[in-house]
Amino acid sequence: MIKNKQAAEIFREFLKNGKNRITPERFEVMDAALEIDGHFSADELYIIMKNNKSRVSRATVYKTLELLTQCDLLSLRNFGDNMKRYESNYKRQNHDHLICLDCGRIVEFTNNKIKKIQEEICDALGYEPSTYSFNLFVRCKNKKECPYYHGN
Amino acid sequence: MIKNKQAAEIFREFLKNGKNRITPERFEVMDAALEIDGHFSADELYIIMKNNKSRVSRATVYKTLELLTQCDLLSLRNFGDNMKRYESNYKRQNHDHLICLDCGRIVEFTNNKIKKIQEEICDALGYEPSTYSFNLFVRCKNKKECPYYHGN
DNA sequence: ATTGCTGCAAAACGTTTGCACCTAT
DNA sequence: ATAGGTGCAAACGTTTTGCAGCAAT
Repeated sequence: MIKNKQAAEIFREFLKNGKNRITPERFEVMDAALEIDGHFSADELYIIMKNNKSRVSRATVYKTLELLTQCDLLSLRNFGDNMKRYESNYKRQNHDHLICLDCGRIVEFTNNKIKKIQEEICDALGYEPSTYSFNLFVRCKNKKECPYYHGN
Repeated sequence: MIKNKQAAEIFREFLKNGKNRITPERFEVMDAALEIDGHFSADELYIIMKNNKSRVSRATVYKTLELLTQCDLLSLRNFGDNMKRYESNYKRQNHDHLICLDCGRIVEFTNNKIKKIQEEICDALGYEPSTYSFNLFVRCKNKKECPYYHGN
């Protein structure tokens, strides 16, 4: 039934420790979320599940995504539109995002210097590091050749 | 009438070049926005202006903030809630933000390595740099001593 | 038996839009 | 004269909430 048993173990442990209940709906959302390759919004996931004949409600999807973020199975992203996006952390390398303002493409990249800077600054200011977000907003170098370019 | 004449000159030039009209409402929004010390949302600015007996409408405030961002008098920020925040660029040093998840404080910092990383990555991936956002989410080191700590 | 969770619909929230009137050009 | 801006209220899209019934503990 549950596709991702290893993640389920993490989630189950987290739920127990916070006296949250272990429900089938929550694991259904977890499996569906971890199956997606890339970023997705809560509503997108809800629609995908709906199309796959799931009967889990929108409210449950939203609430479960927050739980999955709390236990670090998902990351919360924000690309400047007013929309929360999630992304699986599970078995994936950390990465940041480049968002093209011309064509809308989102490209992932990794850079190991950023984590170091994070630690430096937290140290200097006296805080405990938690997460960070680093988004580069860019423009196409050659708009005429970009297949995604949409003006503006 | 207009408090910030230097900024007004920049704004006026920008408006002309884009065949946008020079209206008193736009300069009223500009002045109010540049007067704020720190981050603000469009609605916050609207309320502030309302309280100061301004008759500029919410729609105009929203639209003008976008124009002010386009001509770089303001920066658009995103702190992970679904809310656009603006911040004056005018006569201010570039900086990034640290957001404490425990107590909610937002601390500004500057780090000159980040701009270099931005350029490196854009170069490597073949894009033109535009802007970036770098937010550190952190936790209080000593929650018991933090005057802003609010649990969770 | 008792909490907490679910689904539903309604409300909330920040933001955008349509429209009739107005104003800068 | 006319293209573009304004204010208002209504619509929008995403997210949250209230509540009655249900299910995990």
